[in-house]
Amino acid sequence: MGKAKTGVDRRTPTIADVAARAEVSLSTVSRVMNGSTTVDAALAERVREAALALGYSASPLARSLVLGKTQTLAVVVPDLGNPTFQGALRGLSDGASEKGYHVLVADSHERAADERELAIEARRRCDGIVLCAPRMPAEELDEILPLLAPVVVINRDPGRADVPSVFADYRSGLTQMLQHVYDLGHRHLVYLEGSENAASNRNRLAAIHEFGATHDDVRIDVVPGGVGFEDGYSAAQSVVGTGATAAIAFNDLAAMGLLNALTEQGVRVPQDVSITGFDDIPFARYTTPPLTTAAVPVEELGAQAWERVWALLNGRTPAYNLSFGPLVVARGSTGPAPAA
Amino acid sequence: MGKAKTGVDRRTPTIADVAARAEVSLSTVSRVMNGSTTVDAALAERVREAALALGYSASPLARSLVLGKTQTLAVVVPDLGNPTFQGALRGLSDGASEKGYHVLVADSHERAADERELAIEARRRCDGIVLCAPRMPAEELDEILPLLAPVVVINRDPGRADVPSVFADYRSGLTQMLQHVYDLGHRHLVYLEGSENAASNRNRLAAIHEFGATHDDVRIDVVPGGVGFEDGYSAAQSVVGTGATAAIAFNDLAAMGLLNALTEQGVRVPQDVSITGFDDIPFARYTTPPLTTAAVPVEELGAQAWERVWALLNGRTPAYNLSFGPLVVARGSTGPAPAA
DNA sequence: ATGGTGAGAGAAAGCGTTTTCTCAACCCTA
DNA sequence: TAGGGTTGAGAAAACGCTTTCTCTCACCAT
Repeated sequence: MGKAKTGVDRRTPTIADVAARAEVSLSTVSRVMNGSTTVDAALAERVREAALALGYSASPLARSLVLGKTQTLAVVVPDLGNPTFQGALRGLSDGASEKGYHVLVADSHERAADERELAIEARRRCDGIVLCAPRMPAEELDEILPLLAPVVVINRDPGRADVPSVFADYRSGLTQMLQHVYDLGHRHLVYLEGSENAASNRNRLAAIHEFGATHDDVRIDVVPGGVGFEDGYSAAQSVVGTGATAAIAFNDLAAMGLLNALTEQGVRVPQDVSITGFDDIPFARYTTPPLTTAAVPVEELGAQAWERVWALLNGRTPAYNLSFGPLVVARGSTGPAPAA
Repeated sequence: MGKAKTGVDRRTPTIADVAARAEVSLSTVSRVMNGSTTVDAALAERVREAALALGYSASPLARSLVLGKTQTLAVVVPDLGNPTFQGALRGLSDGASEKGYHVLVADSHERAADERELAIEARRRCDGIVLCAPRMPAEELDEILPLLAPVVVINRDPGRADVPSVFADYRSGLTQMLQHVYDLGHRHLVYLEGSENAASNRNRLAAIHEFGATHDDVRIDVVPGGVGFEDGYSAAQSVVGTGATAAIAFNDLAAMGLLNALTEQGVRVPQDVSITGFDDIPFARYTTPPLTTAAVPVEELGAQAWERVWALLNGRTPAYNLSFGPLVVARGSTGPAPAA
C-alpha cells in the first residue's frame, strides 16, 4: 500500500498548486484571492481559473495563524439541554453567522469547577468568548475575565466595568412577580430555590428578603429546589408542607415539575396553590394551566451579546450594558388566594 | 498611544519565550510539552518552570496547522431552536468533550440552499463533520458527502455505503403509530405533513401509503402542516375540515400547536379527536392531555453519531449504521374513536 | 587507544497562508 | 536620452508550532 504516484491525488490543493498551475508566484495568487487590485487583469483571470479548476480555497487554519484571527466565537453554557441557554445560543449564533463568524460551543454541565478551564481552552481557539457561568464564584470570575478578553458575560453581572455584559434583572423580575401574587391576595408564599451558589439565585433571594422586609403581612418560606423538572417535581412535598398558597419557582422548568407533581396529588392549580415560573420558555404557555412567568427575552439576550463581542472585535466600545427587566406574564397558573 | 516598550508585555507567550527563559532550544520545549521521554530530567524541570512562570500553553492554531488536526468537530443542524436537534447536539457535544474534542455548530435555519456551503465551510475548520440536513436533495447530498469525509449523517439515510449514519426509522415509527390509532378504533385519519421535501416526511408518507394499501377500511387524508408550533396551530381548520377522528402530526411541536388550537375551539382531545406527535421531546409529557408520541432517543442518536466520527477519526471502521425504531408512547392525547 | 553505539539536544525544514521588501520594467517629463 | 516615479510581480520573512535531521559527547566493548 505504498503511496503510488497516481496522477491525481486526493490531497486538498494548496496555494502552491494554484500558483504552479497558473504559472505565477504564491504572492500573486494570494493577492488575487484577497481581491487586491494591484494585479494584472489577465494574470488574475488565469489565477481564478486555476483556483476553480483545482477547487481551491485557502486553508482557514493557515489563514488564521498569519492573520491572528479565527473568525470564530466561543460560547460557554452551563447546560445545552436548558431552553434558556438554547435560546441565548441561538440568538448568538444567528448574529455571528450573519457576520461570517463561526460558533464553538462548550457545555460545562453545570460543573462550576470545569468552567474555568473550559472557557480558557475554548477561548484560545477563538477571537472572543461569550461566557455564561452562573455558578462560578465571583472571585474566580473576576480572576479569569482578563485572560478571556475580548469577552462578554451573559446572565450575570461581571462586577467589572471593563467587561460588557447582558443579563436579566432577576431581582426586579422577581419583585414584580412577588407583587403579582401579593396583589392576588396571597400572604404566605414559598420560594423554590435554584442552585444555592448561583448568582441569579442570590438575586432572587435579595428580592425576596427586600419584599419580606417591606411587607410585614407576608410570610415567605424558602425551600430547596433546583433548576430542572425533576427538582421541581420532587420538591412538591416540601412546598405543600409549608402551607403556602403561592409557590415561586426558580424557573419555568422547576415550576412545570412542581405543577405536575401537585396536579398528580390532587392539589388544584391555581385554586389551591398558585405557581409561578421564570424565563418564559417556549413551552410555558402550553402547560395546563398555562404558566405565569417572568419573561426573559433569551434570544434577544444572545443577540445583544453578539453585538457586544462584535463591537469589541472591531475595537469599538460596545454599547451600554444591558439589563433586561423581565416582564410578568400572568397566565392561568396564578389566581386569587383561596379564602382562609 | 504608541506601543511603549514596557518591560512586561501582554502578548501571549510563545514557545520561543519559554525556550529563551529556560535557555534551551525550541525543540526541547516542544518535546517536554508533549511528554517526550528523551529529554534530561533537569532540563525538563527547567522548561516546565519557565512555562508555568510565563503561563504558556501551545497555540492550538499553530499546533493544528502542523499536526493537520484541529481537535474540533463540525455539526450542522437545521434549527437550533428545535428540541430534536438540541438533543442530538447535546449527545454529540457530550461525547466529543469527553475525548477532548470541541464542537463547532452551524445552524442552517432550515434553508436547504445554505446547507451545502455551510457544511463545506464548517468542515474545513474541523477534523470531521456530523451533518443533519433533512431537506437537502438526495443528489446534492450524494455529491457533497465525499468532500466532507470523515462525515456521518444523522436523521436520514445517506444512501451510500461508505458514509456512516444514525437515524430514526420514521417509517416503522409511523406505521406503529398508525396501528396504535387503528387499534383504538379510528378509521378516518389525517396526516399533518411536515416539509414536503424533507426526507423524514417522505418516510412517513411511505408508511401512510403502505398502511392505506393494506387496510381498505381506513381512510387517511394528508394536509399541509409544518415543523413548528405555529404550523400545527394554524392547521387546525383543515384538520377539522377533514372530519377525521385522529390527527397524526409530523412531530411533537406541530402536535402541540394543533392540540392548543383544537382545545381553544372547544374540540375535546381525545374524546372528539385523538392527536399524536413524533419524537417525544421532553415537553411532550407535560401537555394536557399528555401527548401520545413515537419516542426517538435523540440524545442517544447524537452520542452514537459521535462514536462513529470518533471511529472514523481514528482510522477505524465505524460500527454498523444505526436505525432506531421509534417506540410508541401512548399517553392521554389518544383515545378510543368516538362512536360514529 | 579506537571504533561503534546510543542518548540527548540543537538546527532547520515544513505546515499554508499573508505581507513586506525588493526589483525590474515601463511611462512620463525635462 | 537620462532620470524619477509608477506599476506589477516575485522572493522571502513571518505566524507558532512539531519533527526530522544532524551533531556532540559519553560510554562500552574490542
